[in-house]
Amino acid sequence: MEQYKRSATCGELGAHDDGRKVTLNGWVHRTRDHGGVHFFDLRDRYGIMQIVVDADAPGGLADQAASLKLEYCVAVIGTVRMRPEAMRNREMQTGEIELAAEQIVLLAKSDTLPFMIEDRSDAKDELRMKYRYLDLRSFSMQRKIALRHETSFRIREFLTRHGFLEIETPTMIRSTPEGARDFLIPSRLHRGKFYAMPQSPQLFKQILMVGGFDKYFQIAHCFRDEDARGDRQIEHTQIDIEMSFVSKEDVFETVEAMLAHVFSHALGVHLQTPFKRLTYEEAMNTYGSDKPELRVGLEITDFAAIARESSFQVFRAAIADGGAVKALVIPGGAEYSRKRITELEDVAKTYGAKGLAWMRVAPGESGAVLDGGVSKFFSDDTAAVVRAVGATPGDLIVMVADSWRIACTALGAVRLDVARREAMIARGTFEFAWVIDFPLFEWNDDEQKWDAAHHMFSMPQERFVENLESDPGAVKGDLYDLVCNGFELASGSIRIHDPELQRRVFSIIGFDEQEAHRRFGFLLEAFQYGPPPHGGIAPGLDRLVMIMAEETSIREVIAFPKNTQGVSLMDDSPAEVDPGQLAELGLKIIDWT
RNA sequence: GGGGGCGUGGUGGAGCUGGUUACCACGCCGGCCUGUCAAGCCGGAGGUCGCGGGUUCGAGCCCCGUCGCUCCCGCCA
Repeated sequence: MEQYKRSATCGELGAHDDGRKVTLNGWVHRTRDHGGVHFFDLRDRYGIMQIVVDADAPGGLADQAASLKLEYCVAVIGTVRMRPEAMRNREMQTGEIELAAEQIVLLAKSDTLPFMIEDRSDAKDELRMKYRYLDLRSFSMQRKIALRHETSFRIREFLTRHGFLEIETPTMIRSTPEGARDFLIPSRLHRGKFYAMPQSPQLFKQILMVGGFDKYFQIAHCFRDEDARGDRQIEHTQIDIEMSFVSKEDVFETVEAMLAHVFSHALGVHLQTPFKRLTYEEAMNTYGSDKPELRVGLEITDFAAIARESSFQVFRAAIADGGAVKALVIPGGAEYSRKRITELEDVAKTYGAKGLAWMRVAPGESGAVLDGGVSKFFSDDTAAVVRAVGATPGDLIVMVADSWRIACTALGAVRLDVARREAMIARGTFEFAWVIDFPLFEWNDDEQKWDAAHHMFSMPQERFVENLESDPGAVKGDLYDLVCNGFELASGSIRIHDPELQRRVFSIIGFDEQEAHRRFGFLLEAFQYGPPPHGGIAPGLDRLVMIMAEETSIREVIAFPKNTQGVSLMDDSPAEVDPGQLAELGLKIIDWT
């Protein structure tokens, strides 16, 4: 290899290199054989260079060029020269020049490809995953993986400059009761005992605060044994951050400045800070989601006042049951077919809505008139209805009457479906917002008890502390999410550092002290030794890069992702192991079917 | 756990109301070609239509089951 080592890359040469003798290394990207003269494009990470083998090239070079096939790995030695004036390619970075080959060295052959690299039609994901190394050769993947690197580099740069220390925490820990199912690792030396993979470095970063590292971060792998989605893998990467002696404002400022730094350097995009803030209630009421897509202007409105006075029993009953009636105006929706409305109703139903009431707003002699659907129940109050929801003639009003949560989320889903179908979502923009004031507890109907809505170490807001036990459902926590373009990008909280308060929270969620000490006594014990007030946050790196790359699946920004079944198609994991390995661990596979 | 979509030569797609030899593009193989750059032209190979049943004179198409991928609900603090 020594004598064929590259002296330049395929993307860097230009007119100023005219006459320069260079060696290039790369892959045969495309070939164009004209019988006499022969062209091929050589590709590496940095670009594409046209190689030309002239008809009068010496010693079998033409034959050699003709034998090159796609994705052969080669070294080419030759002289850079200007292309004839009319033959320059303006679309191409290196389109003014070409390399006149003098020697071609075959470094490695390639089998016929299972799919074309850089084809107009993409191969199916399944195939791309199986041959990930080929998929990764595409400029599109190279760009995204490079963007991911740039992002984590700028994060490290920013946090380091601001006094944060990157500290690693173990990836084999004890199983602790967090939200998700743990991945377990059997211990050979301690048969019958297990390590767990961390769902996040949560407990360790809090202990680092007790350890006096007041500004910590880590780009950490997290593992959760739950069903995957496009924006969710069983294994993902978090930008884990924790700080001592701070309020949530300090966390917000840090993350805003960090993201502004990242976007500026990685994308050349200026982010407007501070980010917008929404309470959880506002987000749900207005957008029907706790991770609102703010690039869409449509807003949900409250229809309770009108529903209560109407003659429509379905609405009156929902209100009487303590539920809600919400409405969404779809501009121009009066033209929707019944089929389309049924589709929207199906969307609402997936979120538990029993139906989707609708009526059209049509132009009338004296202002708007209501038409179709449930309009007959509201025809006396047309003006009030139209004013309440802000509709104009040509619009469609859709409504859901149900529990507050279902009414909001069902219409939130309809809102997104309409926005996507009508192409109302602007590309290339990033709408960030903090969602704050989440409830600390959530009623678990199955078990008839209170659960921690976020996690059990999150601080209740001070004004609720006094009445924590008497009305848990009303307690708001010092919890916050960062959302962007409809994705939850980060989640965090100010933590409880007062053992007494922690005991009260445990008791509300029915976690007795003995159990608490058994599961994570080490944290509670640490809190006996002067724990600093602290809080933090954990942006998801995969989702961040996905949003930056304008992708909709994090698989696109992970070099070696798993599919929705948690299978890595390239190395075919998970896989069976040797009986000997099982025996050493004292494990036996039983028939569980 | 539940629901929707998809599965057709190596790849991406088409295939009408069930009808005779399953179509197109790219790739692959052979030939021609001295300026292309998604090169072009001529020729060729390549398919148990995911799998298993069923309905039918006849199934890529309809029905049932099953497997895989994917999107969504649940789940994921």
